[in-house]
Amino acid sequence: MVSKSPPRYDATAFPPFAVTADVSLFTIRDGALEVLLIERGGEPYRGAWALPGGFVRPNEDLEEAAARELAEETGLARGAWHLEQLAAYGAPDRDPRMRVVTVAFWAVCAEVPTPRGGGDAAKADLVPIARIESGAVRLAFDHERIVRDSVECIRSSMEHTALAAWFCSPEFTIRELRRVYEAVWGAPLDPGNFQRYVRESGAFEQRAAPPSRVNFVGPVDLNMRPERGRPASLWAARQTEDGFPATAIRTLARPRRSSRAGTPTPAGNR
Amino acid sequence: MVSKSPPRYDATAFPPFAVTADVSLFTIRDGALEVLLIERGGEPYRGAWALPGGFVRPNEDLEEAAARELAEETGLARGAWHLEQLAAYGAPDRDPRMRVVTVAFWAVCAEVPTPRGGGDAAKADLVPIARIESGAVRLAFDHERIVRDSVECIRSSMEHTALAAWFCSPEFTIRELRRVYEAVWGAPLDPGNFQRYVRESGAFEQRAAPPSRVNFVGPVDLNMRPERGRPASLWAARQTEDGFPATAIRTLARPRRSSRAGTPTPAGNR
DNA sequence: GCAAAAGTGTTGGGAGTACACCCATGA
DNA sequence: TCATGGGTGTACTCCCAACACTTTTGC
Repeated sequence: MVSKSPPRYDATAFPPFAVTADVSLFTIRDGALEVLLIERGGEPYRGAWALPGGFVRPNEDLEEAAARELAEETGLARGAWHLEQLAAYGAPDRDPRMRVVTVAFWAVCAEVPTPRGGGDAAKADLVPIARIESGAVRLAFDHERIVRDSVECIRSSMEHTALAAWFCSPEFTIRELRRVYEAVWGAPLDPGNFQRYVRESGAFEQRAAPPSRVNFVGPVDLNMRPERGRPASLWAARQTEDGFPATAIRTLARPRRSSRAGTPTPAGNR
Repeated sequence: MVSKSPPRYDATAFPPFAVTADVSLFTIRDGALEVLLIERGGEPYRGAWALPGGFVRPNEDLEEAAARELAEETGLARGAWHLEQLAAYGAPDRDPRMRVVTVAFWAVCAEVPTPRGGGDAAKADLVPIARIESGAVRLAFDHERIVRDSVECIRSSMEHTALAAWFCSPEFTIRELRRVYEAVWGAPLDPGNFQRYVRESGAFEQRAAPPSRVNFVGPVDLNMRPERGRPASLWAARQTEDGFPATAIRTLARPRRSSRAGTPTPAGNR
């Protein structure tokens, strides 16, 4: 259709922007939802916590840039996480140095290596969401807004997809999966009903039947073995054509206030 | 905390990007969901259809830029539409001229003036979504992808919010509102049940009771008056602190295949 | 009266919730 | 045998799809 090489923009005809890709990487430790943050070494906001991220390179797609930053910061291999775009943030004054448009991503990972002091001398750490939401930890730029938006996006996604499986090892018990929902939603779920949800949703498949001890040989599996009580069977997210998680056939509604052990439902029975 | 003026980036230290804000503006005409497109006058993709949009200005927020482009293109006043960000698109080769990151927005408007040949000689038109989804109309760049993503986002949003009201005049009949859902979801809804949904959802409020003919005096109201049959009462989206639409108290589930007049539900009763 | 659209009543089934109960295991 | 967690059964409630039916208008 076009026979000649396309015309190029006059570089003076448009205002140049810096574009960065920043990532909120979430994981669960000790039943709490945590996000990976970096302590800033330079101005502005020196000493404050910020999201990992950096400039998008000239020949890099946005998601590639986010994945690269994630790999650099955590040392994890590509594919160890689930990464999705959240939104673009581009208020004119959000970075006092210059005009920066940040494309924000959120990611979920089962196990993040304890952040090291690191090559670039920047301190990194996993920070519980509760400490950010309570205001105990202040973030640089508009990163608090970005983290809040990311958390809300994850909470919502877990209602419709099997995203929760990305917080777990490739194989997990139903108990583990339930702990993920409870940590992210901040509300306890009924173990019996949750059992049925996993079995009937169609988004997960059983890997090993209950009375098999052969699965518990690796060091990784120790935490999914209960100290006491009946051993659980192992499950995995059902594969789709492009990898898991699959969309849940049946969705799990987020409890409005607290579904159990607290106040009963307004129109409770019995 | 910071006493001195912040350091500035060395302009050679980051790759400069062009950032644009493009908008998919949707409306409903003759029961069909349509999107506003511009015919490109220059290379590349000369003569192809593209989304309205343009460069973000140095002191402009992303959403401001999108609103400005929308106002310039349609001639409508700010506030005549509902505008939300969709996502950022930034594949390295999406524009052959240079590296462009596009922040895509979608907008919904009750009535778009018939696009004129226009000041910049660019032809604009409202194109039915069906003609894009069927491949009858080809779009420039990755704009087909953007439009598809926007449509899916709108379909989904209408399940949880009162967004549908933005497709209607400030006051509308329940029939009108139902036509919106039917057009966007492509499936008929039961009029009786939909009636209840609007009345009980809490997202809408009644403005005029049924047997009042005084409301039908303006020329605008002719289309909400049925030619035959009992006249309907007028409704409006309930105001929130920052304007409507409010989040629907009760959500309206999107029909899986077709809820009525076609195949009955697999587990249908009676 | 008749057709058409607004609006209400009714009903059966499905889904979710609360909770009782049985099963399997380690100490 | 006891405590603990895995997993199943069950009853009750609420929501909703389907559709019958009444009301109000124009012709």
